[in-house]
Amino acid sequence: MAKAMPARTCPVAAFQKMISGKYKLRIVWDLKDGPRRYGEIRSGLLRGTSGSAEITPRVLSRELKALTMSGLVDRKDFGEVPPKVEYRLTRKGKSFVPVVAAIREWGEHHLDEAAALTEAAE
Amino acid sequence: MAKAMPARTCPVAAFQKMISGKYKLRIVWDLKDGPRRYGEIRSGLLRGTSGSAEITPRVLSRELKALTMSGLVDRKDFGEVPPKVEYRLTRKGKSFVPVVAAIREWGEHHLDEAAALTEAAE
DNA sequence: CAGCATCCTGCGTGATACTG
DNA sequence: CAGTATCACGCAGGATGCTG
Repeated sequence: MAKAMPARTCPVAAFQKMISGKYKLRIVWDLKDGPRRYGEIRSGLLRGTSGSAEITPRVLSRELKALTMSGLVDRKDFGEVPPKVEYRLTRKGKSFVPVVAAIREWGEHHLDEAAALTEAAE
Repeated sequence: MAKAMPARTCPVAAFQKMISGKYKLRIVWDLKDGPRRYGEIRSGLLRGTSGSAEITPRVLSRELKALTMSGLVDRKDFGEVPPKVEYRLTRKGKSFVPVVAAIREWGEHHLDEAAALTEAAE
């Protein structure tokens, strides 16, 4: 029996915390197709961006670590030199993919920034 | 110059931008049940929080304004004194509710204890 | 009641340089 | 290749006080 109401942190807040960061969602999305190496993730992220900002290793590293600690992705370090590290979605991470898919789908339909404003006049 | 827009900011990025802020998602969620007044939203938000932090009007006001500009909510100002303002979801906002629902559902299944871990991992 | 104006702070994020 | 270390900055967001 729960305490009437788990007023702690609504799932939404927890979700926001978990995906806080500019790249986390996109990393998860990239990883849905299979394991990827550090550099591949980085390149993939760059491709999607408006071309301006380079993703600094510090940031990417951080996001990856956070995702790992959240239990969404798993880090697999292949022994030694030259360094090779793969990141892949855990079960939890995979279960999260549909949610991201929903977000993406909604975004593609209602969220074109410019087109969005048009419909905003509703 | 039409650049073919290769990736017009991934929907995910746009989504993140749109719901950036601690309360936006929860506001949308609250509003799903119908129009609400400023104070009601505020109270509702307080109930869900860990009890400590009061939501400052500055912040709430800002989130509301942002949501309005995003076209998710509509602001209805009833004439004069005493001030009465209602916020309600637009069509776009309503179409967004299922996404939030998906987030919540996923969160309730995979994220409740994870939230604790996130805190603990600190 | 529903805000706005001002000040202040922590943190997320970018830039740059270095290492195993 | 896959990171870590250091510096710096903008901005979300809390505290307080005031207004129409």
